[in-house]
Amino acid sequence: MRKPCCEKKETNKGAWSKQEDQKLMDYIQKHGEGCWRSLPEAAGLLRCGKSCRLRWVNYLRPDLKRGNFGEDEEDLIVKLHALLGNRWSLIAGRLPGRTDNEVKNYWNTHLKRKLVQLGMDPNNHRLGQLTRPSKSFVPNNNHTYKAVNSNSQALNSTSDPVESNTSSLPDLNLDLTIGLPLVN
DNA sequence: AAGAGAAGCAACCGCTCACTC
DNA sequence: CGAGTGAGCGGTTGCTTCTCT
Repeated sequence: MRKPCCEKKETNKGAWSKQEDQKLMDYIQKHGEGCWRSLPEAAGLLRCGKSCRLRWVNYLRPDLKRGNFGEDEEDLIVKLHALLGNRWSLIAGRLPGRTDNEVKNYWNTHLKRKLVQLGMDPNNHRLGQLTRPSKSFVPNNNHTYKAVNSNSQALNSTSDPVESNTSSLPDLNLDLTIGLPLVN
């Protein structure tokens, strides 16, 4: 059986208070990110590590760009979604200052509707073709991908969605290779 | 002005993956 | 090699704010 992510200690849930935010920021500024499980106790927070990580990544990080998405960002999200499917973290990785949660929310609330209004299927980015929700790719080992219940296109011919899909989007020339972390 | 419904967004949940022992 | 554990991701929920009647 799987353990719950946090022991059944009394932990706060719901919206974060200013004080909690401050504690989390102070702690991370002093000690850096990492070891989210032990962070709450060390920082004096009654939250689970998962919740702390989410709050930091999606809201408190100093390099976050808040506010409306620009047209260029919208365009990029649409194109990247056509390539990658719902791989929000990968998409967000191409948008400096944006988080996967933010991109996902923006997609679901704005862009999806926009595409529908244009007569496109937001799942496969094709005109007038409605399909079931896509789960085009699942991560395999080491940032490679395998196609699953593909709606379609011969994705299993290659394990790289970018390789396989850029040909259908010739105007898009993005370097989507994912570098391995530097090893000291 | 107030109530209802819609939209937006922050946060939670559960699953998977990667790493360690 | 398999079990255990921590971290990350994507889907979903639910609260808040906005808009319409």
